[in-house]
Amino acid sequence: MMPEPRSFDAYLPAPFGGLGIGIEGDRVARISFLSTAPPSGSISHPLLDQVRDQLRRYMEDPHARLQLPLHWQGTPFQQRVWQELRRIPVGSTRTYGEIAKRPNSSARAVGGACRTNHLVLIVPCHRVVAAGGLGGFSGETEGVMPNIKRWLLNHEGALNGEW
DNA sequence: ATCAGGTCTCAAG
DNA sequence: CTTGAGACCTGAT
Repeated sequence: MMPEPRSFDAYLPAPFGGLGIGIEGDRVARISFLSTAPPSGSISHPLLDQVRDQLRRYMEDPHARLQLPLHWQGTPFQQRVWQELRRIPVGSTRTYGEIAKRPNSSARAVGGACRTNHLVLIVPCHRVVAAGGLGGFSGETEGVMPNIKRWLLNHEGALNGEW
C-alpha cells in the first residue's frame, strides 16, 4: 500500500500544472505540485484566499513576496537546510555542494532535505542545482518534476539558455 | 545495523 | 568526452 496521500484544502491551476495547498489551523502546512485537482473539494478559509493571492502574484512576477504564516515539520537538519535555501535570491542558484558546506554536511544529505520539502516555492528547492547540470527535483531525476524546475528557474530568469 | 538517495570528485579509457 | 567507484551525511526500516 502506498502511504495515504496528504489532503489538500485548495487547488490552484498554474502554467506548469497546478498547486495543492493544505493548512493546519491558521498556518500553511503544505504546498505541492499536482498535475490534477485533488478529489476532495476545497474548503473556505481566509488564509487560503491569501495563499492563492500571493501564489498568483508570483506566477506573474517572480519577485512577488511570499509572506505567509507557516507550519514547519521536519528534523532539525531539514529545517536548517530549508532556512538556508530561503536565503537564495530570486534569479540565482546554488549547488547541492555549496549548501552542504556550511554544516559540514554532504550534497546528498541536502538533496534528501530538499526532497522532503513540503512548502514548495516558499522553500525554493528549485534553486538548488547539481554541479554539472539541472539536477533532480521532487524525487525525480527526469520527467515531469525537473521540467517544472526548469520552468520556475526560467520564470525567475536564472537560466541563460542552459539546460 | 543496513541501505538508498534530487551528489561530488577523481581516475582511467 | 564518457564511465565507474568510492566518499560524503541523513533518514527510514
